[in-house]
Amino acid sequence: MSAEGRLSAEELEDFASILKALAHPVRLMIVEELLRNPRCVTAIHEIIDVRQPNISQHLTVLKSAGIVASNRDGSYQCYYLSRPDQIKSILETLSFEWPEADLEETKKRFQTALTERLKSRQSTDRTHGED
Amino acid sequence: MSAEGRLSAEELEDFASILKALAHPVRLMIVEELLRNPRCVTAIHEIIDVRQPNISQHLTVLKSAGIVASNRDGSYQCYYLSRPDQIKSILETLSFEWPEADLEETKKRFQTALTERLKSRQSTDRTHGED
DNA sequence: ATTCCACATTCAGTTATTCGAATATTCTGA
DNA sequence: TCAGAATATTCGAATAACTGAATGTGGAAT
Repeated sequence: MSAEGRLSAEELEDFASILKALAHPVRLMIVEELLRNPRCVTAIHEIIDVRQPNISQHLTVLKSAGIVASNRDGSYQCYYLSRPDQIKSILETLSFEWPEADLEETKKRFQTALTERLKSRQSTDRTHGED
Repeated sequence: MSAEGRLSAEELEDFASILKALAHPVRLMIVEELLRNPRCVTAIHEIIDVRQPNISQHLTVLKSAGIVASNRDGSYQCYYLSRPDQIKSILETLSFEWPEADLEETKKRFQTALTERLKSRQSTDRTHGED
């Protein structure tokens, strides 16, 4: 849970499909909106300025990745996030820095670490060869 | 930073491209590996069992999304995560549940919330109309 | 210089995404 | 039952992503 053992093939596929479903500006907008409130398609449509069938298509993508779910509410189809906390966490994480900030520092830190490892245990735990 | 104002168009594009870059099983494996240690291409290649040019291609994708960076170390090209903490956080978040667990509960919770909102302020903050 | 090793790039074929347009489907209220 | 609103589906064209094969580049060591 912090040491992180290798992910299984299934997990990799799973994670990838979740990430892929999120990886679209319009779908991110939808998700962001659903984070505030469950919404029906028309409401989303009005907020987002993309044609309704397209919204539906994006919702389908999100739904089959398990990111959203929906239930009928009268003649409306109400969409909501299946796991709002996780989505929120991902968006918050993304919101941090990213833009080439102190990349230089990170670089130096790794460079140093690498050099030291190479010096101390040349062929034991090479960053280069097989482990 | 917790209330989350609307994301700008740029942010949406940015986030989407980061997510898209992560959204591939092989790239996730690479990232997972880099989370442990900086690695050169050959080392990754040996761990991951995908042809070397393909590894390079995936690394290029990750690099242009700003997820990894690299620096030369002798004749090796050493790759490392630009923002390991963020990547780690995303992977950990994904590791939680996802599999159709208590989706029913979430559904009911939202259903209730929705119904109440509809009852109390019919056209003020409709889930359906424009806000 | 030449050779070897690490890595990157290019090309081409295949498959997947994306989106508009048109068309269905489903529910509601008269 | 019919009209109309809400939502979904299907189709086709454009674009993008993915991968293997072949090849290119550049540093290191002899």
